[in-house]
Amino acid sequence: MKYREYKGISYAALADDILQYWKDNKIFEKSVDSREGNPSFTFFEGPPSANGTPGIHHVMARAVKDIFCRYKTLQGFQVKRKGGWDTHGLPVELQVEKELGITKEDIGTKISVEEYNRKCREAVMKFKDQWDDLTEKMGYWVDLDNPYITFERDYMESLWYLLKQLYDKGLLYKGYTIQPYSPAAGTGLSSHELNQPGCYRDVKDTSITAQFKVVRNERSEPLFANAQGDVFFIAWTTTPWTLPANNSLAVGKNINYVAVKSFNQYTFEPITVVLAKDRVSGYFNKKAEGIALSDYKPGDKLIPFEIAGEFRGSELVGLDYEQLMPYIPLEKPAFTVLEGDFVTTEDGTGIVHLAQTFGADDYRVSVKHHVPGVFVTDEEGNQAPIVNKQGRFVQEITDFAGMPVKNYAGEDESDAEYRSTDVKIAIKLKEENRAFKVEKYEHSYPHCWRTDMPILYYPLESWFIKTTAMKDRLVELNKTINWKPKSTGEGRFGNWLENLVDWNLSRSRYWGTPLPIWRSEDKKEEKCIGSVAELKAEVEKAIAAGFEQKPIDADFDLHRPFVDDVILVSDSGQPMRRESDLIDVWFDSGAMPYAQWHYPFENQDVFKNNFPADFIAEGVDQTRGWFFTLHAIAGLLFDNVAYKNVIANGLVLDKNGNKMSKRLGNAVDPFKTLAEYGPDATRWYMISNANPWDNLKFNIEGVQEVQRRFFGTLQNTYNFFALYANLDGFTFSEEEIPMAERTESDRWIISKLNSLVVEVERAYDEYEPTRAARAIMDFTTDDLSNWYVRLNRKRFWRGEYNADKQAAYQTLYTCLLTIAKLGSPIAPFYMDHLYRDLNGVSGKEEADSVHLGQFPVADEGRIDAQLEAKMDKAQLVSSLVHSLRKKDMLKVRQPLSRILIPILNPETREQIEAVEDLILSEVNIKAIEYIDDTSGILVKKIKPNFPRLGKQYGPKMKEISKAVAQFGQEDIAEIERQGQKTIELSDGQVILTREDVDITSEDIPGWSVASENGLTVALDVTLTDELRQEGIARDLVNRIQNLRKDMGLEVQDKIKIAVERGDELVEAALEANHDYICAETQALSLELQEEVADATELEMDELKLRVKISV
RNA sequence: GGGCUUGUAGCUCAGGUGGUUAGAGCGCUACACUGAUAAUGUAGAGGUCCGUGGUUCGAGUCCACGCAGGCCCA
Repeated sequence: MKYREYKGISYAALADDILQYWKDNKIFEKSVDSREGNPSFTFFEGPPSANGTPGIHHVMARAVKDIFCRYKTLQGFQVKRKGGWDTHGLPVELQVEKELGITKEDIGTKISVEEYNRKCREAVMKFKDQWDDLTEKMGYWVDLDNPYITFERDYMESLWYLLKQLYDKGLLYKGYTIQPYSPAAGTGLSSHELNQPGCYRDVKDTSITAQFKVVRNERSEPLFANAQGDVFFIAWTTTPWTLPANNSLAVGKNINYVAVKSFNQYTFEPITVVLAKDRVSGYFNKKAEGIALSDYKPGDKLIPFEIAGEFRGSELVGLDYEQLMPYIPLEKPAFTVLEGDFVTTEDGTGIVHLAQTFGADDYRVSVKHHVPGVFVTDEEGNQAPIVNKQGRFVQEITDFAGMPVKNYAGEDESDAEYRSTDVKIAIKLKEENRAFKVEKYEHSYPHCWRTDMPILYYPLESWFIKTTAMKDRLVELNKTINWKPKSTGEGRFGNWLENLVDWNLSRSRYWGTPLPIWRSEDKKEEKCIGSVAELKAEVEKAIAAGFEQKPIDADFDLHRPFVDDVILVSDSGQPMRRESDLIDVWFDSGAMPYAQWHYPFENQDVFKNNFPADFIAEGVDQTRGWFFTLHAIAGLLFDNVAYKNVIANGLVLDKNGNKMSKRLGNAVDPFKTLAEYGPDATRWYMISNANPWDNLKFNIEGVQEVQRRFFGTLQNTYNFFALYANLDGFTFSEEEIPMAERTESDRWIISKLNSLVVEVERAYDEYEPTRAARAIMDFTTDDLSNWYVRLNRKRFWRGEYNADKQAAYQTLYTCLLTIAKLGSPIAPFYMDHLYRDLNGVSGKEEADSVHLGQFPVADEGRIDAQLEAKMDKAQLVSSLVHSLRKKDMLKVRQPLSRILIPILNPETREQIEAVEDLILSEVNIKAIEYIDDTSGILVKKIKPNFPRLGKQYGPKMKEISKAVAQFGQEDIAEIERQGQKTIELSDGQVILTREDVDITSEDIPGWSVASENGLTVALDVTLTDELRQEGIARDLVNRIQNLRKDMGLEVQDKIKIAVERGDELVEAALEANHDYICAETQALSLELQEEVADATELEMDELKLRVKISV
């Protein structure tokens, strides 16, 4: 049996073949099944949504997932990977609406909810085929035959179960949150909707800086010292309509404030106002500086002002003020000054007006300080804000009752009589001496994408999961998770947990999992349904009570509108209707550990064995998405983490670092890339180029480079092996040659190989695939190909098939096979191909695929650090000699007599001596001479040992370093001889020992030398006749080899050589090196003739030679 | 505005715990090699280590403040 030999190789075609092989032989299935009974390694697939097409970044994300699943499989774990599809949510709805040319308003009129949801269900799998195709082609092994699908009834039933668990624990509640709300459309808006183009618009609004009158008491007394008139806090708002809802003010505790005596520009009354010191220039005209307060006359344009006092924000906290627009009285601690971390002095006054009901920050701070908000009681007896859902003031706001806070009534704004409600409020405040400044202000404000009307931030009822109740536990659990990179876990995710707010579950939509909560009309009774069976039972009760006609079907769909039609009966006999909300789709995906197995209704054992996950990986944008929802549900309901290790990978950008987008046309087509370069080079490039968590600038040239440099080199090395192994019939059938009987370079590459196994295993274990890939790559190109193979080429093609040759074959075979195993998680196709090409002949392993075998185990006994150090020296010396040859224009083919190496310690000499032969043949030199001190010709260099001396002498280093730099050869000799030397510093003596300095030899007078890393080499460039002849012989061999090749001769063909007499030197060279030439060129004879017919004229530097070779 | 993150050669990236000549690959230039050959080797040029301060005898590395890019969130 022969190793396959390749002329050209198409990596993409190769991958196709391997893919077919995997399919035909069910290799993936076997890789899982064959580990039955072994410990499991659990991986959770974060479900993609198949309503869009996959991009190149998915190749990246999935390569990361695949690598560790394959790696753990090789280590003997059973790694089940259930695929999944995320199917619910707004993007699907929007896509359907776009296709049908409808809007949300048309649902229920132009199209029924049932029909709409059917369209969504169809749309969601629109590109499933493309996804499956990509999965397959890129070699991502995941079970696509039995995926979990979030819209399936079993999946949704598990969600209901989990929701009920939360409900029963008191962790599911209905409350308020401040959300973008469109009164014109009568609906809340998601941030996604708000971010649609055109939603934020520059508008001119009436802004008011209002005066909040300070209550004079003991605490506020300092503000009144030196004041005139009433004292006010002034605060700025661009939404004056929120002022009747003001319930507190906020200041920054480290901001400096001043009290300023001045006059109100509308009423001309003397006043004292408090604002941030940095903002004074924004509110008072500099030109008025120096005008005395007493000179002010009502109506003056320039209003004088005078600083009356300065205060820290912290001194203002806790002071009381009078309600600005007292329509609704409030209990204390309303109308006091609070501290707010969001307060700045960028604009406004450095004092912020808060209205709990109309701002998210406002709400948060108010709740935190237990400040009551401004509410009224509506007809149903519930608390309601002072603006109703139509965007109009309620009756209680008497002066403005019924007025729309923005122009929702569609009044003609160009009418001279038109006054916006904001303006009306401003007028009222002006009249009351409560408006310090009113002006138009242009700013960017969000608008409803459907009605084009400005939105309000408005309190809306929502269902929440009380994640804050378990915050500390969630933080604690997070600390046990191994995050890659660490900073995402500690920073982005950790901070997010520290500042956790309750999880708003409600979505007012159609295509998603309905909230399984039914409520009576008076909202006093409710039931949370946790399973289909429970629903069935409740429906039976409802039938008995006469609210329902018939029991629900066995295949009852849990989606809208079907669940909406179900009326249940409360314990007291009231009808109950379902709360109309759907739940956040993030709950769908965060619940996948349970719902994918239809837990707890089925598969309880499977679940127990596969929770929590050992490993997950998704984009860093999932930090507050999937990573969080997994963590929250697991923490709240199972008091556990959902995953132990997580990689948060970065973005894939285009080669210029810009985000890829289909619109800009810089998106890379994954299918095209895979088809052109194959999956292996693509994956290897992505993994080796940057850590997964760093952004990747995807450059197709990088893929080409990986293909050429890594896969090309590896394949070349294999080809080389295959060529000669086939000639010699090496199939690794004989016993392994003991290491002791192998050559130094064999043992060296085996040592390096085992070091590599250790390094790669550690890298994979630490979820550092980039380190693994780079290590494999470096070993393959530098150590194996560029050093081991290059140095040992002759062993493969010269001489008979003996033990030494076997050793070489075995060594190279082992390296190649091990690379195949180590690299298989990253380049699954190519490495399997390589593995099967090798193992297919040797049959040494039983596995039919590299993915069914075992990960290599390092034999630490074969790691020889000494030997590796020696070889480092050989490479160093060779490189230095090459450098010298280059400098003197002496080509490697010209042998030289000797190199000199100054030796300052015996260890270096031993190391070099051990690899002397390698060096000599590599650089074509006859001998190495070691020069030690006794020669007396070395010029030495001395340098302080900084780390050592620095610790001891610290500040004296500068002086010491100066002193040492001035050492002459004598001084160096002294310290070497006596082991120490005393130097004089300005403030005393310092004794330097031999260890305190580094002594190197960097020069041999009269020689051309090269130095690196403390090693110096000098080259003897004297050319004797003998050397010159040998050089000629080598040149001739080279030319004859070329002729052989040109003639198309096979490696083993024998030839005869005839050379025409001419040059004496050449003749002498041929005679002296006759045997050498014949051996190298497989020549049976080498003859000098007076005249050679049909000869080829060879040019060798300045020589010309007529030669003929014949078979 | 906040949190996190990145910034080192033309490009892509390495640079434990601070230590005096800052590295690799690609690209470029030159040379060499020629039975691994549509390969390979060697050398050279190329650096304001984002900036400014600070700590230190000594900073690419530590600290502070900025600048620029990115992500997430307001």
